[in-house]
Amino acid sequence: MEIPKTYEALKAEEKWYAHWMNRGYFHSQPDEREPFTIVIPPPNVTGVLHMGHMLNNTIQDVLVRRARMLGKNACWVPGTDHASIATEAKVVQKLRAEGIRKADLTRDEFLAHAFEWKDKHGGIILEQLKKLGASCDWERTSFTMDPAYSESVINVFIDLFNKGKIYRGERMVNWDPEALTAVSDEEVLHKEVNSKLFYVRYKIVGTDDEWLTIATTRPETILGDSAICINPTDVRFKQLHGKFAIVPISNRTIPIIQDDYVDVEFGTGCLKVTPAHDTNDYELGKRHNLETINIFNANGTLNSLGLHYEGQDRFEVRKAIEKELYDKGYLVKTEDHINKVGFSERTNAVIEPRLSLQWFVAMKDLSAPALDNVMNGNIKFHPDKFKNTYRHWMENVKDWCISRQLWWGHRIPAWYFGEGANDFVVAKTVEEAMDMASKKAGRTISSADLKQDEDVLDTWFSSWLWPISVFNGLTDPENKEIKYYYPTNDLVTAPEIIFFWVARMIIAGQEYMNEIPFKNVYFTGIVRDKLGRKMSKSLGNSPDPIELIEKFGADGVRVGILISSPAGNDLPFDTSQCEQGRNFTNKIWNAYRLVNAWEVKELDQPLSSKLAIEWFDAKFNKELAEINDLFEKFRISEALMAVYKLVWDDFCSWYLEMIKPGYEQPIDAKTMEATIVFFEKILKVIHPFTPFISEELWHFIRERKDGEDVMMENWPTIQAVDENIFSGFTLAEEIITNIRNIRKQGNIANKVKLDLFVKKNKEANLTFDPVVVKLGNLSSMEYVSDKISNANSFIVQGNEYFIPFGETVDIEAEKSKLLEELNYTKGFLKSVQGKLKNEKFVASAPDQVVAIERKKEADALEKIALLEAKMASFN
RNA sequence: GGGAGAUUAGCUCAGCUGGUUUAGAGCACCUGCCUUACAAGCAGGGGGUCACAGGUUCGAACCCUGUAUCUCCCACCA
Repeated sequence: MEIPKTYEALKAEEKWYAHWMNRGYFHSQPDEREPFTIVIPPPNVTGVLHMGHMLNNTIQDVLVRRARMLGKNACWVPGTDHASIATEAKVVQKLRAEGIRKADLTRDEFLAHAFEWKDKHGGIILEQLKKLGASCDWERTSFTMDPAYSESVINVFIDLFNKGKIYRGERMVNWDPEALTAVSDEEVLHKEVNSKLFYVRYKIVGTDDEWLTIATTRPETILGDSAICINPTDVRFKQLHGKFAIVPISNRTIPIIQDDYVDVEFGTGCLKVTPAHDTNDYELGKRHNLETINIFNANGTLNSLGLHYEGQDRFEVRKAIEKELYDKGYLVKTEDHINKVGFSERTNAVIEPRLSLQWFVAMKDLSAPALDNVMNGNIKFHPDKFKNTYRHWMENVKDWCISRQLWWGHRIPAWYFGEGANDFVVAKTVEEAMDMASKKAGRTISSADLKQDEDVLDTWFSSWLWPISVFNGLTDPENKEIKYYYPTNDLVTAPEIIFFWVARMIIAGQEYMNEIPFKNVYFTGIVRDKLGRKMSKSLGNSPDPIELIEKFGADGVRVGILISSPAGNDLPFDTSQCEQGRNFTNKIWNAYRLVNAWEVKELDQPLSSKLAIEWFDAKFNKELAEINDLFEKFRISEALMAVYKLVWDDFCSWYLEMIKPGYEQPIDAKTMEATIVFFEKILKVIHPFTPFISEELWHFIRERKDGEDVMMENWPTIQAVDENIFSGFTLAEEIITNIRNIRKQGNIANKVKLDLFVKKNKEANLTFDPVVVKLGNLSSMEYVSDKISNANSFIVQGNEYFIPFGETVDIEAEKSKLLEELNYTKGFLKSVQGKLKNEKFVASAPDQVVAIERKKEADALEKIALLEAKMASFN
């Protein structure tokens, strides 16, 4: 068959993806086979594919495709996450560009816009995954705000509330003044910032001119001060015990309290306490019954308690108040100071600790079994160093703030019927809420009297149910899908979300399924650029994956991104890796072109071909065992490298060269058939990594019936191997390399046939001599009893090899080469003998080890003798 | 501040229970080849004081101690 000179990746990709889809290969339903399940880490519904997704999803696809070939019922569930903050931010931005302000819209109007946006942009990323070759069961595509999914989320909220594990409380939360919502601890990024430490003096009440000086990084919060705190053991301030101070500018009188929280060493040893605006101060305030003075509005501007600064932004006020303090003589000095400031992961706004009423999940009891299941190995982490990180977090887990002041998401099913702290019920519907509220209040509460909580739930409060809810495990717990597919097998995700998501899925699994959600967690690294920077949109250093696919082919990109990315390690990515991947597909393509061009005839099989077949058969099985082992250990990139070398080095460079007929010569049928069979096995083992080209060639290499696709073939099984073959082959390989070297040094063209003479001094596995003759391009290979003079020579395994080529032998070059080898061998001998002379070594080392050393010694001595004899022959 | 991990060739990484020649791979590099499968290629080659300093051991890249550097995680130090 005529085939194109180069592999046309894009055409093949389109063709085969459509074919696989049409045949329904990606779809799974429960049957008698063993299930293999992966749930995709759902990307943001409005997200666009980036390199991190490429890495993550390529790995999942490799695992799924291999599992499918191993005969398992493979099911990869795709889907998207509503990603409340990120998506809402995008919608707000988009509306703003159209001149619409969120504040001018009703909740329903806004949600209509949001859903419109979602319908338009949602799922782009899933379409992009198809280009990568992802074999997801698209019929199962889920979304965390699908009706049934939402129902699960609400049910879980109600259930946990009824179990007393969800409570409402006033807490200091991380407030994002830009998004106007609370964010979780995990969504706050702490960065070191150069700031100033302001030393401000407060007058002590009842004195004319006595002052105390505090140090603060946030002078604007002075307006919210409720106390000054000193360490009770601090002798410097004994005289202040029980006294009061006057807050600059606002001129309020505040107490001087004592608490050993205060670090005597830091600043001045006097701490100003602002319970409304600092987590620690809040705790201090509670301990000492201090007034909480909130001077900020939700958007980070000052309120009326900010006096003449009302309406101004907190950072502007910081500058202004510095000046005012200075002008009025309160500012003693300022110092440069580096401190950590929290930034919102989503909006990059500086997080403001803010006191507010929020909903929380009590985590302590919930997390205990989830910790156990990782520590005892029921769930395995790859690499397992992440167990430490996990344990540390789980042992120090804090309550989870799950309310978000947003509209896009699952609305909290709490209904208020009065102003009191307890005047609310948690219910699935208004009707239920009316009943419950009426009972609770002891009077009839109508729907008009009820006000549903305005907030939505944290995105992770829905995604922690992902492995359960994609199979409707909560809304329909007895259904056969959840029973069949759950627990899932492998989860592939980034270490950044080990707490956000992985830990919480394990918790939810324990609580609702009483079982772990997955057995293995593979942590990928972060994709970085050549300079080691994280790839990001804002830096513009991330290549567009789709463009890469168009340039190098999906298979090329898959190989490129996997080729050097061990689990848990960051991946410094460069497009040259995709080039390497593309070259790999090209190599396989050309191997096929070679085989395809051969004309088959009924001929005798050359002995060299027979040997080649025996060798490759053994080699394939040996490497397959290795590849399987690497897969079991989740060493995916090493498995790929093993496949890569098997194809390139063993199959192409050695095997095909060994059996290749002469130019325009036919090949014998026996060898051809064996080669096709090998090629098929090769296509199977590369398929998880390079699905498209393997399918394309699978159909080229043999006539196929309907449904005979490599994707659905069985993974090769390992056959027993005769280890003896390898020693024969290794000898041949060494001889051939030496011959090639001599050709190179003597500038002898490959097509010039050479004569090889062998002086056999030792027994050796000579089986592969016919291969030596062929690949060495020898006219003869003859065993002789005497040395051949005036010849190029080399020594392999104690035997001497000669290639007469009188005129071009460069005696001096030959001598220096010999000398070099002699010196090396002598050095080697010395180190071996050093060991053997050591009586303690001989006495303590295992016999086997000593025997090996003795053998090394003997071999080295023998080689030295040969080399010296050769040297002598030159003189 | 606490914790975890890392440091092996120019780059990315293997190196398992300490012993299999004097440490391996891929890429990059150098040299020679456009040899009718493939220059997206072939053949050959160079390159490492295993971060440093001690220690344990007959024997250390591997175990122990310390030092340095890096990465990540956690933590409210004003």
